[in-house]
Amino acid sequence: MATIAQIAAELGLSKSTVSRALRGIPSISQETVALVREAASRLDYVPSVAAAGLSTGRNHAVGVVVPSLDRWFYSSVVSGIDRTLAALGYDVVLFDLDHSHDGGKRPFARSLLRRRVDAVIVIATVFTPDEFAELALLDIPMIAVGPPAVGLRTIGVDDGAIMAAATNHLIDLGHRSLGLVGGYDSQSLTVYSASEREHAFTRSALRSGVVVDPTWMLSGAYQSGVAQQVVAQLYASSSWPTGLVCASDEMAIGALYALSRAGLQVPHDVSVIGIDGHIYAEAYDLTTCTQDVQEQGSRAARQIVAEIEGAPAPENFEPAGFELVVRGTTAPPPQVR
Amino acid sequence: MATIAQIAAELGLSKSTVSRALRGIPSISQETVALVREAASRLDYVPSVAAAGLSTGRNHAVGVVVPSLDRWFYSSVVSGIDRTLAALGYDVVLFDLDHSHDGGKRPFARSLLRRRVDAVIVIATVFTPDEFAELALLDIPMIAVGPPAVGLRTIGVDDGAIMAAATNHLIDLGHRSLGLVGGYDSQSLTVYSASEREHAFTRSALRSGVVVDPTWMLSGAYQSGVAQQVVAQLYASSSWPTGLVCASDEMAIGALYALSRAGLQVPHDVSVIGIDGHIYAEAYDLTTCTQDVQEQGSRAARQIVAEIEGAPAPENFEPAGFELVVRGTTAPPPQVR
DNA sequence: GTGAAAGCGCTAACAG
DNA sequence: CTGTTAGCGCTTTCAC
Repeated sequence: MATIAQIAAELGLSKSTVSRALRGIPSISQETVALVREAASRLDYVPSVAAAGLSTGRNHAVGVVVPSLDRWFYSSVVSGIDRTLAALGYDVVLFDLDHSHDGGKRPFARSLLRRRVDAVIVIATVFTPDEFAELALLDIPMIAVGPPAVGLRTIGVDDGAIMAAATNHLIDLGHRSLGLVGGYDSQSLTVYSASEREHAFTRSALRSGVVVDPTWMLSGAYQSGVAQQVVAQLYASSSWPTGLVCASDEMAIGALYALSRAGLQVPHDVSVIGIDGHIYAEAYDLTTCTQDVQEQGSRAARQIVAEIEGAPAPENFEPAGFELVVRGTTAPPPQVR
Repeated sequence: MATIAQIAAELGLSKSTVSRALRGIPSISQETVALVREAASRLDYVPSVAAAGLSTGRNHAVGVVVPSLDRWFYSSVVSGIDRTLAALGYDVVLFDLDHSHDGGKRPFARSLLRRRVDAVIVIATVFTPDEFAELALLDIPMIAVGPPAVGLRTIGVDDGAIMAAATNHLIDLGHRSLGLVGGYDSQSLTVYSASEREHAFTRSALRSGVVVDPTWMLSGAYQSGVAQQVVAQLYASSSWPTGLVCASDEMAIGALYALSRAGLQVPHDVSVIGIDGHIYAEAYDLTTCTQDVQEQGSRAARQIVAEIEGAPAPENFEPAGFELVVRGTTAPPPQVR
């Protein structure tokens, strides 16, 4: 595996010329470039980011912090980030907090970032003040994607607005009794988003005079399996709502299954609406409020690269868009028909 | 953000001493170490992997290549890898092939690896000969996790054995008519695994004299939503099997939903078994053959770090274990009861 | 125990 | 258009 120096020696050129030729800097003659390229591939030259980085101070890498990868939302954001970063010539260094959550130090502690990355994109992560201080020390651009992060500029949907849209859809159809499958979970890092969505649900319901029975406010911890269980329990009782608003599509899919097993017809007996626009939503014919999660990751990636390369850093970002997609799981409630 | 040189100057020591102290090399006196540590944190010292790497040739980073992140299996492997690598002081550089699949060059082309990583872990990816040659050029350890990869040593379950175990469970319960929800998909990169599982299904069935109707061999493309649709279609027809073997739990969950909507009772009318041990399997009370996917990633990580640090590279690995977990979705078929 | 010096592979002025 | 000369921040002989 050759170095630039060896190519230079081989060709009787200087290292700088070779370096320039390799990087396609205009001031080099066509022939030289061709010569260098040829020698490079013949000698199996592989550039070293470390060396380049040492001298330029640019690593061409971005750190991506996620609470875990086993949630569709997070991995979709990462996909979007990776796709865009790759196109821009940047690598992604992944920091999965999943394990480090309990006990040990989390991996974005100063010692672990070690200036490997030029910027950091944070997904649904709440920092302790210490962690925040250590990150700030690096003095590199940081952006959050998804739920708003304290102290960071965030790219994401307005959680209140998206939940209101979902809830209002059922209200507009005539539902007067609504249940919520929320994402709140004491373990969860996405607390903010979950409680924001919960509040928006209650607000919308109250505003329309829909009475919300506290026993109809469930928590599915943003997990399909958990949602399935709590919904099964609710619909095994004597009174239940005709409309079920789920704070995520994964939970909505769990709910659909529970209802089906309980012998209830969707949407004849119960309407179900989700939030997020999960890849499976269409196959389950699920009505939902879609947001383009990959695109949000992509947007964060583009923005952060711009900032790495000197663009100004805006104070905050436009909230991401969302759209009500009406499918087959919502309809007017039984009484109204 | 200070450098080692600044700490040295501040303390009137040499760079070497500071470097040694920081790395905890024994030959340094207690007091010096304490002094250096103190100065380092006071001056906000953050080490530079690039500089260290340049001089040692070690990056303390491992590249992880995945076909995509939106599949539970892949992201679980990545989680396992990340967890272990983090504990060993290595970073993971992610290469998500998802986007680069069609058209563009895939990111592990030589130019993109640029010696950033000390080793590569590959998940369910088939290389072209060119790609393989470029990777070989880097001359660093490589291991595959999951489905066997041509030319690479692989850590993973025996796909034939796990499928045989699942199929035989239904046969042992007395089922004489079996259907398969396979993962085969012309787009997919996991072709090998899918067809291996499909063959094992057929073998087990034939061996026990169970007739397999070709119209009962479905493909769910390893996706819950797709599986749900194809199963719904099958059970809307006049004849269907009493046992459904699904090549993944995600597809099994889709199947459960479809059956429920078709008005069929599981396991009274139809038994369903999955494979993999998805996080949701328990909540859905799904019988399955579990494999510890995270542990496989973890094992790959431990192994590759050992190899980076000079351990010998075994020719091949013991297949990973799996276990039949009987839950509520399987029972003897109607006729037998 | 600690220091001096050389070098890892590349880029970046500054010349010419 | 190309070469010279310094580094980038760290580790590593080899001395003392």
